[in-house]
Amino acid sequence: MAGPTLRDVAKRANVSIRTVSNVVNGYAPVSDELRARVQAALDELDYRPNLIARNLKQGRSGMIALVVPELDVPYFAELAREVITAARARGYVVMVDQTDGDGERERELLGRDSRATMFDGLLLSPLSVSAEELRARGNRVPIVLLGEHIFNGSFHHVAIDNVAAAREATAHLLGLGRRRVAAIGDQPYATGETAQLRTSGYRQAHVREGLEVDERLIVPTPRFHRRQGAAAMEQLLALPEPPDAVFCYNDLLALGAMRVLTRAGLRVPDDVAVVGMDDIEEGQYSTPSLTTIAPDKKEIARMAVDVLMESISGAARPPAEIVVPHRLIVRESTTGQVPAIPS
Amino acid sequence: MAGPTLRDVAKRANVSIRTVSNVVNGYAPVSDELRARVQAALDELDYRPNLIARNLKQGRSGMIALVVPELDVPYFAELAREVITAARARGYVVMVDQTDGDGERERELLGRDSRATMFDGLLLSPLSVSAEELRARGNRVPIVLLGEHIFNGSFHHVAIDNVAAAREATAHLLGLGRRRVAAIGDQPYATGETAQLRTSGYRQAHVREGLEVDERLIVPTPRFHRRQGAAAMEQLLALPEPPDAVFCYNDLLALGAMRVLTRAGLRVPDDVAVVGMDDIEEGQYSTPSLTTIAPDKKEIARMAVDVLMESISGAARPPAEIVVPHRLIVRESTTGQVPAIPS
DNA sequence: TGAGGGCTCTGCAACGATGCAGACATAGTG
DNA sequence: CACTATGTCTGCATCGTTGCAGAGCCCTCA
Repeated sequence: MAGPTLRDVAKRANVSIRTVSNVVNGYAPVSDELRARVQAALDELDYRPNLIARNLKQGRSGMIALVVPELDVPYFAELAREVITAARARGYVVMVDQTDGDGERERELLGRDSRATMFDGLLLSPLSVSAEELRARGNRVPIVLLGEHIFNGSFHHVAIDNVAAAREATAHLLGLGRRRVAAIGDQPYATGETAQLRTSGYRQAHVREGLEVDERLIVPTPRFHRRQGAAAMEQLLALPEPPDAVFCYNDLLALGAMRVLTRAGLRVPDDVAVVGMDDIEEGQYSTPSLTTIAPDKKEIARMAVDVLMESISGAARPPAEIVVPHRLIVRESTTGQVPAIPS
Repeated sequence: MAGPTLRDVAKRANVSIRTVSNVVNGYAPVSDELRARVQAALDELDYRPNLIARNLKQGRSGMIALVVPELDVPYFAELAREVITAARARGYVVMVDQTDGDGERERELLGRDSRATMFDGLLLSPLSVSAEELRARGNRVPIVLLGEHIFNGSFHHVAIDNVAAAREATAHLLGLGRRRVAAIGDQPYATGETAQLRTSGYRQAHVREGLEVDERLIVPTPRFHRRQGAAAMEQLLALPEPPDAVFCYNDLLALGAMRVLTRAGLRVPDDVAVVGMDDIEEGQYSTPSLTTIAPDKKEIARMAVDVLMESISGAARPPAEIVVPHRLIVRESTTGQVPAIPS
């Protein structure tokens, strides 16, 4: 079962363990003849270094962990992809874990027996763990937070400007002349910080146009899946005065909402215009294609990994609030314009 | 930087290292008084066990690796989710890596310096590495293959019956009276084994109905993304006699194809019926919703993890070819019937 | 010829944890 | 009271690797 160790190779080649190690790592000078002999032994035994031992000795594992609520939510899958790519470019591999948005699961990570110590750093996209909790557990592993807005600056944090993004999305709808613009996805409670920022942007857009917000048009949802978007849209359609546009706090909500609209025989965008957030690939191919706010995911991943690497190598710079660019991508669901099919 | 070790705690509590270890692990009997003293020291220093050291000593890491082509392909994301869940139930965490379908990247995994040795086992969904190559590298880490059909039985392998699945999908279309059923996704070359199985099922369905296959209706695609589905559909529409139905080798191809159909002013399913494979969540919410072959992903993940665990614990049973159930889920894209929106 | 300097190569200790065997003290037994 | 059984606790060795210091050896040059 267990493979050959440096000791086995050393014995076979009749050299010291240390020399084998040197050959494997290309370290100190080794004569050509000896190198060849050792190499032969390595090949014959098909030696593979035991990385766990190496890690122990070196005090690092070359692994970081990425913790997201749900991996099968496209936004997180796409983000995970970018994180894995960015980490690989820096010689790291990524352990991916999901919490199912379960606070307990998130807290486990911080507990005494968590596997967190196996990793050199943590990228965390928390749903219900608060910054205070995170800080309370004096964690030894460097952490960078993703997405969730954290008010006290205890940790590095990478995200887009949620308020501005939501404002722009809403302004886009108002700019098209829509006057009953709904919002799907508010979360008016402690762990809904991101959602609240978006609601705040939604309100700002109205204020800037001198318009009142009809509170009935703001529909909270406990989660951000298609299902909740569909349910919220049904609720909105049941209003005496239904909306003529909807700003959804992510693309999945928007897709669920569009499904209900289409099913109800309403036309998008003619009867109701729809905007989402995240720019998941699905939105490019939906019918109609989805107008959305596109965060720069590559950049989020790159920055997060960079900052984490810095923390890992001991740079003690103060926690940074890193804002990554975003942009509005206009597609059929608001203007009906047909973009070229990517090919 | 480095946290306190057992030694530090031992010194503080004035006991042996071994005793601290016993307390941490709840091992051998320790008197209440001493336990309390050690516990106090543990708490004061906020001790966290060094899992890398523990792993080295115990010869296992408690980690398995899942290697997929692309994590942002919904099928793989959903599969990854199930694998992570199944592994967690058995006390394992999962390192996720993606190869981008790049053969080199896949082969790296098997090379001398790969990090594979850090894991107790490997779940591999190979695109271009062949079974022979895999076997050639005498790998020391247990491997279970996912999805890709491997002809020689050198490894455990978990998948659905691709031929039967494709046959059923095609038969469904033929059963609706369609007579020009196209197939999108063939890969008539060495690494396209799975695709070829599906093509084979597609042909079988025709043979059983005593129908000829029009070879022009079989459109190969290098990959299985929306983009290729769209391109293939455009090609099919340009035929003198376009198809009245399409069987796509996965849901993404189908969604890309539907997008083109809708854009061309054709109605799905009235003018062209569409079937996919994988049952990704997106297909439930697309317009129209997508008829598809649903593999039992939970079961795939569960079986794969189970078999891997067995191999890890040393059971030397011969490589198994494990077939997981699938079923046809009929939605709007073939019959126009409107299923209830899940709510 | 002998000191000094490179070049190779080696052995020991250590990373932080656990397995094992045994030390010591106390309790139980005839 | 001697002897064994039991219950606690400890120290040493070890997992497989790498850092460090130094041992030989050969060559060069004064």
